[in-house]
Amino acid sequence: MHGYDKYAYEPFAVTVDLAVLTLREGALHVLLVERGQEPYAGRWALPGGFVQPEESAETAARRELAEETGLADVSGLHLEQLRAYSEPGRDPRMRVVSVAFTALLPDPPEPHGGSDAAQARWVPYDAAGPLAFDHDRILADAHERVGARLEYSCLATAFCPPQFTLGELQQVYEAVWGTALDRPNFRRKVLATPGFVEPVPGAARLTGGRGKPAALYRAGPATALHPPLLRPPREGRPA
Amino acid sequence: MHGYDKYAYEPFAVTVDLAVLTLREGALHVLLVERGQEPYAGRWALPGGFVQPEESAETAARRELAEETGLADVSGLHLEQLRAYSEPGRDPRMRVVSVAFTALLPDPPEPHGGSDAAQARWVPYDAAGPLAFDHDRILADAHERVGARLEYSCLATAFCPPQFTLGELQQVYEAVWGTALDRPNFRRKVLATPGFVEPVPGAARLTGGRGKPAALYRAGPATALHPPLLRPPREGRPA
DNA sequence: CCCTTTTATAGTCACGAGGACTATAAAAGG
DNA sequence: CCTTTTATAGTCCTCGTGACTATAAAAGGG
Repeated sequence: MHGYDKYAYEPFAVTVDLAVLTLREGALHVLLVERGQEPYAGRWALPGGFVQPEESAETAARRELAEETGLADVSGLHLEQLRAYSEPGRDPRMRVVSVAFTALLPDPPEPHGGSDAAQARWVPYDAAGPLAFDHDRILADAHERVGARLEYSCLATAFCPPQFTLGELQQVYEAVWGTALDRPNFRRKVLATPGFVEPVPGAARLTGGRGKPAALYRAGPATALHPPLLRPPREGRPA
Repeated sequence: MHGYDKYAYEPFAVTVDLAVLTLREGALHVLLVERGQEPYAGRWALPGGFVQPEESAETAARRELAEETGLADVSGLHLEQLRAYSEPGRDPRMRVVSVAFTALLPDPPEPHGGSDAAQARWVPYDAAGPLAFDHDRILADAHERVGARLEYSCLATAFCPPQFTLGELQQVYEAVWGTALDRPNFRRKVLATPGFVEPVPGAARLTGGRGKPAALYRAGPATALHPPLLRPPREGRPA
């Protein structure tokens, strides 16, 4: 009840953890760092760090993201708070409450070790083995959140470079959801949603390989998707 | 990067704040407490309190919920984490990170002052004036979250007593969304969703007033709503 | 240079969800 | 007994969308 003066309170350490997701060659990848010291020395973990005294968790997350990815401007990147993780014992050394964030990157730069010496790598989502601390759960929660938000928001463009083809946009959905989508239907749906994407007027084209060159689009002003683009329901759903 | 040993870290106080929502006479209400001391003395605030050393934020939230509402068993109540609020200066006295939760109650008991002397009251959502701290924002976020979750989950039954009529269930949607719904269509949709509600076999009925008595239902085993029950889109949406 | 392969784009068909609406049933009140 | 009120049943039509076919425009191979 905010009667601060009447209760003793325990000091906590507050950290941020980042589930930084991207697409590399059509597959979902996550940015991981290797721990150099105990506990969980040698294990992979989500990047993160302490919240400094005069910054918010969002600010700390963006600062850590810049440090870990070596990206110059992280100001335009999609960063969204997931939730806080506060189980006692989630860090064996001290009482740590962590605020987890999900970040979405288009073209993934090779991470360069960051401020501390531990190495950072892009790891395919499915190969992100047992992580340190409770980071497996955080990563799974982030994946689920992103998958859900793809349905109702225009956030898929955050995975794409400034100009992209509809095929690339579709790959985002397929990689995150793990399902194949019908191309003509996907195209119809995306183009029918006003403000989702808008064609680049310069009739530009992008050739990645053999077929007919695809038209280029950029993200539109819309943020929500009405009606939503629902992922195909899983088979064997309990009645 | 969890290099705890290499960084100095500031100790934070960690609290929970609760947006406890319920329906009273068809209107959305929120549980508020009156602050007895500075800062914001005399202002209303969301109930909450410090997280104790050996409990998680969820546990702390449930404990506070029991204390504030005087409810005996809060084990079955819907409690969901909203997010963490960590802006520096959100509490003028110290660095406080708060983990906010949303709780949904069916029959609202009159709150009895709780453990500390400050009074607690159910306040109509629209009349929840300027609150202390950043609680206006937390409350708005909670409202938005609940409104969104009504679309895709079966959570509306958490507002209802163990047995309820479809009219009462519809009132939940109308109160949270602030829109009127067509009764036959709502009924068709709810009954067509397997596992959302199931009829009470004792052909029971409930008479609140004049008309034909309504059949009683109870919550079913389903948790998700596929396809979702979308709220009517707002007028004047930007294209 | 033709023909196949590959990818993008256009279009068709049918079913189902749901918005708008009407009709009937079962209670209370005057 | 008739009106009012609320619950429930059913109808019509439109739109979104899954499944599918067809055409266009490139590269590659003989």
